[in-house]
Amino acid sequence: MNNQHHKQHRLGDLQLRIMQVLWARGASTVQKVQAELNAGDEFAYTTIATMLRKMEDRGLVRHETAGRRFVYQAAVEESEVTRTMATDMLERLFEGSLADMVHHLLDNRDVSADELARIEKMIVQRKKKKT
Amino acid sequence: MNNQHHKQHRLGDLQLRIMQVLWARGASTVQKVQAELNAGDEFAYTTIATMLRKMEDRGLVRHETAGRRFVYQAAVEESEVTRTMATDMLERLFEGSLADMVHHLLDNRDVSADELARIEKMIVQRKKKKT
DNA sequence: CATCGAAAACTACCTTGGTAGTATTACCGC
DNA sequence: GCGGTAATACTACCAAGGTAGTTTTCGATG
Repeated sequence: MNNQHHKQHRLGDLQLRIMQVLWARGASTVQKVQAELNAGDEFAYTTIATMLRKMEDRGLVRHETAGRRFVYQAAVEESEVTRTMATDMLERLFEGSLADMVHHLLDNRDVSADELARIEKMIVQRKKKKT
Repeated sequence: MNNQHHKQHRLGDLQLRIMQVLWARGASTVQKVQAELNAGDEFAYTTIATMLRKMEDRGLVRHETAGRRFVYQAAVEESEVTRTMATDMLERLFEGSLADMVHHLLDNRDVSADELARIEKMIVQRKKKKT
């Protein structure tokens, strides 16, 4: 099974939130993950446990045992998932053009002056590096 | 029922592609939609018809009859769907920060010099309008 | 008017994400 | 060693997206 199922990561809400907990906190028990998710009373313990099992089937997480408990950790990198999800959306909605997306979002959302400045700086630096 | 089901538009692949056909070509029969989708032999006629019916239930499209045929048209605007989908992803992945998203994508994708320039221009103009 | 072809209606099935209850099991403390 | 508790395992459902076959219907055309 070396096949790296690059199926494409298109995670649902709960799956993504669980991944974000694992990325932020590192290896965690089901307990920990549940507690971390917004106040911790949002989902039944077994819901988290079930999702983690399903996610392990998909290769998103893996676990080891520590005594009785399963300690889960992310099996895919955050940047990787973020990239594929963002790229996916970019392709689906804007034919892959970052400029088109930025254009659309500038027109349709509030973007603070601070954010504008940050983006501009990034672009400038990027252009320099490019040449 | 004036309630405009702002349920959030999170469309699947096929649904989005169908919408894109309707946005681009305007009102269309099932035939037309099917023909338009990549060469037209990708999906069975009934697949398109079924999806359109389901999408009508969700309020994404509506139809009128022309003789025997149903003529479908988009019931939601492209910019609206695009905005909600893009915003949704922005929230889910980048806590709503456009700057973070741009940063991530600049680091992880190829962006042409041309695109960089376009984005920069947009930002500059935006800043002016803002003041 | 009979028929045939195309269109819609109906039905069915699969997958995935999400949600959680119930049943087992195994460790920990006494 | 035994019991209780907490963890996993098992099972079950629902909804939505997707995919398409089968059946019915209706209108055009000879």
